[in-house]
Amino acid sequence: MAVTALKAQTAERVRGVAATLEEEIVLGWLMPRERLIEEELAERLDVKRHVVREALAELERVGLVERVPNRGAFVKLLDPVEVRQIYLVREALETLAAEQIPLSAPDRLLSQLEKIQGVHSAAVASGDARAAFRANMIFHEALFAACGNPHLVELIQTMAQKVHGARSITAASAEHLALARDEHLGMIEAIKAGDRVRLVALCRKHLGPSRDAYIAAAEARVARSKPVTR
Amino acid sequence: MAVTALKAQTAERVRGVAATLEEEIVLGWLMPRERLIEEELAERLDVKRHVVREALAELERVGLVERVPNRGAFVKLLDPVEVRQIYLVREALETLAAEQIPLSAPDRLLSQLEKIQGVHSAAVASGDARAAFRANMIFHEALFAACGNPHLVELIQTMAQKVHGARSITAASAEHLALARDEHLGMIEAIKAGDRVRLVALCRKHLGPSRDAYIAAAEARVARSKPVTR
DNA sequence: GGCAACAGGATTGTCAACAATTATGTCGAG
DNA sequence: CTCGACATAATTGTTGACAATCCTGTTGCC
Repeated sequence: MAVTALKAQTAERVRGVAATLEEEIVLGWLMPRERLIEEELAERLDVKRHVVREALAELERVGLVERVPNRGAFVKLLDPVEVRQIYLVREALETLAAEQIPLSAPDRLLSQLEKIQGVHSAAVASGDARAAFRANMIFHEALFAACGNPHLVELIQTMAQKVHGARSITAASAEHLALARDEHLGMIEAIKAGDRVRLVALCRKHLGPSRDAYIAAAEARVARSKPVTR
Repeated sequence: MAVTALKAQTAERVRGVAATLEEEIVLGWLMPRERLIEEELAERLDVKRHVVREALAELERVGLVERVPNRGAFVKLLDPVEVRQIYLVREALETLAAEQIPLSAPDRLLSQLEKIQGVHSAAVASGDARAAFRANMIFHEALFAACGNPHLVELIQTMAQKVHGARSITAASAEHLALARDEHLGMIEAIKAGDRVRLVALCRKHLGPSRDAYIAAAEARVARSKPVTR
């Protein structure tokens, strides 16, 4: 994913690397507990080790990777309790935002959302999980940005990132992707209709599947292997 | 846990520097728009430049400083609109947390809060703004941590940090400190009495003064510098 | 007098070598 | 055969030097 500019300063490259790693985690290409070696990533992503280092620090702050001093970084394995807590907060935040999106929304917002959703639907149709993931993120950002409070949007994104590690199940499932697509379309309809109650309800409902799928999978995993890996 | 060890790894030292800078901003020792020079800070805080660099990056992420590539870092000047938005989110988050604090609270929590508040009250009495600030932060962390959702607590702290730059007015005012102290005591009482409504109301009210003081000051400043927009 | 080009200094950004730490493999003693 | 000490390799952490960039004051030209 070559970046556009010939000269990008470190900060931007760090974000790029972090975003790439994030994607690879969401798509299940990097698995939980997998070790992330700085030099290896530096070579693979064609970037200096220092940049990878900072990117890993950022992902640690977000909660996608774990880092222990002198030992390195790993993809974090989320436990169900944590996931539940995070989704609880997400629900509160997204509800708050959805309640502040101005209905009778500007046409600009609607056409923007429809355009983004077009990309998303196409990705879902062609089974391109990566493209679907990207379009999905853009859709939600655009949707919540309409609430007019950038700090709230930032928080929503932060919390969404936190559970990206728990999404490899749904992010690659055609079934789940199709459901997400339909719900997006429903949100657009709700905005069009000026139906706030329905919009908020949809946002809430939208969070459910990926949370439940992960929790179910995690609990099944725990049941399967008795001893706590340490 | 070793005492402030002779060997602390960079990550911890970064946090330390960031915390120090944060304090100096809150206390008004570093003023908005003031330039923060890496080498200078490195020498003053007895730390390598690289550490200062990372600390500044962290404070930028939080929103306390602004950084432009190749030009350096400045203490960010918050505009009133932003401050209002942030406080709106803070109110929502802290309300959510306060609603989840278990009433009939464990004695452990109460005695902990009372102990912390003892330190805070003492600091207020002796006019030690720095100590008061520290105790204040600890008080709120302990209070909200009781909600049982660490991710929510993290968000609350993040949002609190964002407006630290807007708090130099109240952080050094005896009047405001005394008010904060009384409100803290009120919260403890409310928990003791199992009065959730009162607790939530107090948390809400507690946010008001520093927000209003800053907005008033900022708007006065704007009015002064921009003659007559009638 | 004003303005543009230009040096000089100050500050930030990049890098690669070096040091410190931890994991891994080997060997000998019991 | 198992255990533990030791040597070795792999990886992360730290540092200082160097390069790139930007601000400032100055000079020379119109």
